[in-house]
This record gives sequence, structure tokens and C-alpha cells, in this order.
Amino acid sequence: MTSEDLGEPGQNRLLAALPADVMGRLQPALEPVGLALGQVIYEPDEALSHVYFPTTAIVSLLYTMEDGTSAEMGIVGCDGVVGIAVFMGGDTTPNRAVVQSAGDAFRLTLTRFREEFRRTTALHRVLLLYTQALLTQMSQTAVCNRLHSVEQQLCRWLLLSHDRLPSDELVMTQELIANMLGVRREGVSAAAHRLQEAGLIRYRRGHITIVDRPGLERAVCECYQVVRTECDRLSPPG
Amino acid sequence: MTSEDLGEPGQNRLLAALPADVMGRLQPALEPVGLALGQVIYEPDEALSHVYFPTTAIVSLLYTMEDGTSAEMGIVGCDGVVGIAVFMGGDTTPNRAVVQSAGDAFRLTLTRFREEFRRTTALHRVLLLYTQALLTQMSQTAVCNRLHSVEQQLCRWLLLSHDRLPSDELVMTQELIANMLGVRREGVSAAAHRLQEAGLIRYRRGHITIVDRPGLERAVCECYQVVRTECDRLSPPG
DNA sequence: GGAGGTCTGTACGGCAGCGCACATTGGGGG
DNA sequence: CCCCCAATGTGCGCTGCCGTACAGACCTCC
Repeated sequence: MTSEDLGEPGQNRLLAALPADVMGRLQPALEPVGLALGQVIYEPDEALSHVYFPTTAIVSLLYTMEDGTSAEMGIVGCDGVVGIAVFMGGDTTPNRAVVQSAGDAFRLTLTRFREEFRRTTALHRVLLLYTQALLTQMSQTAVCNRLHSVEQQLCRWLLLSHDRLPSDELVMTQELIANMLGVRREGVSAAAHRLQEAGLIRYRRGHITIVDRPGLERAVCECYQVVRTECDRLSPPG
Repeated sequence: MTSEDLGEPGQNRLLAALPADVMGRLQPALEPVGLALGQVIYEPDEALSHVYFPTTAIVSLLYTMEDGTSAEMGIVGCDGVVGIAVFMGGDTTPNRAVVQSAGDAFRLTLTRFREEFRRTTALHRVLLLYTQALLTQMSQTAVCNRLHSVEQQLCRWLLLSHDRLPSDELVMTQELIANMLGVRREGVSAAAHRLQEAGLIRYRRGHITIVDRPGLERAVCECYQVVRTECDRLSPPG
């Protein structure tokens, strides 16, 4: 543990997959940071100063329309990195990254990151694989948004979040979930109510607990499994 | 023109952006191919044999659910390449690539492509930039699927296709469009009818003509402009 | 322990898109 | 040239989600 008790870089799966010599070089430059709920990592078309590797935090990638309505296109946790535009070459993206679940991360300055990215094929390979997994997540979100019910999408969202969380409890109001899914709060309330009736989750004022994960997996649409399978397949063996 | 009159590689924007020496090496390996409407370029989780650079053809990336319903997540034309999984490292994707508009393309075998990708930073850079643009297209599709009407999405789809087409006419039935958008055929019919009434398009049995492009751009949701702007921004200067 | 604000439950009308069934039209092949 | 099938138009009732409004319940902070 570091002096600030912010965990180990190895908790992030991308960092964990790097060879020891690369991590040796990188470690001193990895700055541990706590991320608070609602904190904005980057705004649309805004150049980043750092690239973030979450360990226990979860970050939501979402687009906000001109009229203020928003929808999530993907989430990033210990499986990934926030700021792929930096190594894809575009530097910015039209969307926003917001902390969905408070927790910790390690970050690298742009210059340090770019230097290592050019130099290290292992880092290169790991990051491109992750980008492909994220691409699958986004495209499946598109499909799911088109074809499935709010309840199914809530299940998908809960499972994707749970996969990236160290515990069974999400600190999250139904209103925030509604913003992420791009639906009404009442729709989320109703769906959550049904899931609780079915004994799959339990919730109270801003806290949701996953009670019956296998049950949730039965209730979700196939979109979740597609994303999960692809994410596992593309995850480096580390 | 080649002997088969299949156009020039330079009609594809990615190939056009490559330095002369790289194109010199690549040219003999670029095989011109005609792509027929409905032709499948790759199936889900199927390893590719070639990477395709469309010139006048348009390819649709779509996911088909277990029950047969489908939805499009992105389209690729002269602005891009079919088979990004090859250089992202995953080799396959869970979706399908189908020719949406017949036309021509150039293709490269996997081995030849990989060799050049490793070797050439210019190719590398161009392809990663394109991948980021595609990522934006997919994520914006997710948002649009969630928040906008069928009519707006039809406008978006028509404009995205028109951008990648050498003429103002799309050879495309409303039924096929419905499959792409993941909605009912009747919904597309109704929306197309309204657009025709408004003088924006004209259509007859499998042919749609863009009549008033500025009008379409006024009718479309902001999603189109986001994708277009990002696509232009990330397009190499060539 | 009370007050206030946040979070969740409920109710209503309205609309967009779905699923189905069937009529109509057009155009290409025989 | 005509026939037939593919493509489009139309009309139901139904469902899921939206927009709005308000009531109740729970936590937290004073």
C-alpha cells in the first residue's frame, strides 16, 4: 500500500498486464488520486492533462445534448483507462467523462504517457486491445438502446457496474441512473421496484445492493454477455 | 483507371493520406474488388482473410440478436476501412459487416497488411485516427437510438450514407433501412413519406434520391453534425 | 429531536412506435 | 404485354415510455 492507502497500480488490469521492467519505469510517474462522485475527468472537446487508470473508481462516458438530456455510451473501471483519445491521436472526444462511483485511480501526465506509449509495444498492445473492448461496449449499447426495455437495460447497467466494483453495493440514486440510461427517473424506479420484488436487488435512498447476481444475469438481455465475453477475451492474461 | 475500371486506391481517404513511398510498396498488393449489395464481408467472431478499403461501396456494421432482429452501429465508406479488429489486436468482433450499397473497394491480405502496419507509422497513425472517428460514430448512434425519433434517425442515416456516396441516389428499400435502424418498416415508410412531402427526398421502389440536402441537415438531430465534425477533424489532411 | 431537503412511490393523460393484417402499386422477367 | 412478386400505403389496437404533478418516506444536519 502507498502512504495514502490508495491501493496498488496492479489493481488496474491494464497496468497489471505490463511486464515488470515497464512497470518499474512507470511506477514513479503513476500518481494515486481519489475520485469523488460526480467529478468530471474531462469535458467535450477539452484536451486532457492526464490519463487515468481506475482501480476502485468507475467512470462513465456520456454525451450531453444541447437541451441538457444525456445518455451514457460506456463505463470504465479497473478494466480500462480514461483518455483513449490521447493515444488514438485525436486528443479530444465530443463526450464527457464523469465519476459514477467514487474510488481511486492512478494517473499519468500526457507527456510521460506518450513517451512510454511510443516506446513500449506491450503498453501499446494492451491499450489497443482495451480500446477494441470499449468499442464493443459502445456498439452494444447502441443496439441495446434501440431494441430492449428499460428494465433489461437497468440489469445490464447494474451488472457492468458490479463487474468493476469491489463490493456488492452501489452508491447511486435512481435519478442518476436515469440520467445515465437516458430515461425518466420514474422508469428506473418502476424497474428497480420490480427487480427488488423478484429478490434480485435491494435498495434504499441512494444505495443499491446486488442480492442475486445469477438471477440478474438471467433477467438481462444478451447484450451484457456479449460485452462481458468480449471484455474477457480481450483482457490481457495478467 | 485499372484494367477492370475499379477506380483508384486514392478514392479511399485513408489510402490517399499515405505518403508516396508507402503507397508505392502497397499498390501491387492492393486487390480491386467489386462488392455486391447484401454481400457479407465478415460474420460475428469470424477471422477475416482481408482488410477492405472501400472506394465507392458502403459497408454497414450491424449486430443481429438471437431472435433475428438487428441494428446498425456504424457505416464505413471511402472514409475508412473494414476490419479494424485486425490491427486493434482482437482479430474478430461480435458483429457483422454487410455491403449496404454496391460499389468497389481495394483489399489487402492479412499478412501483407500486418507487415505494413508494424512497419509504417504513417499507416498506423491514419488507422488509429479513423478508429477514433468510428468510435464517435458508434457512441453517437447509441445516444441517438436512445433519444431521437425514427424520422430524425432516418435523416441521420441518409446524410451519413450520402456523405460516402458518389451520387445523390441510394439503391435501398425501406425494408432494408428499417433493418439497419432496428425499427419497423412502416415506421420508415411513414418517415420517408413525410420527408418526401417536405421536398427533402424523392423515392420509388428501392431508390431514394436526396433532393434538398441543406433541408435534410436542418431536419436532422445534432447527432449527425457531431459525427460529421469529428470525422472531418480526424481525417488526415490528404 | 425536529426540520428540511433529498430520494422514492404513485397517478394521469398523451404519444410514438410495435405487431399484425391487408390493400395497392410498380416494374422487371417471361 | 401481361403477370407476378416485391415494395409501399393504411388501418387497427396495444404497450412502453414520456411529461407533469404531487405525496410520502427517509436521512442528515442542526
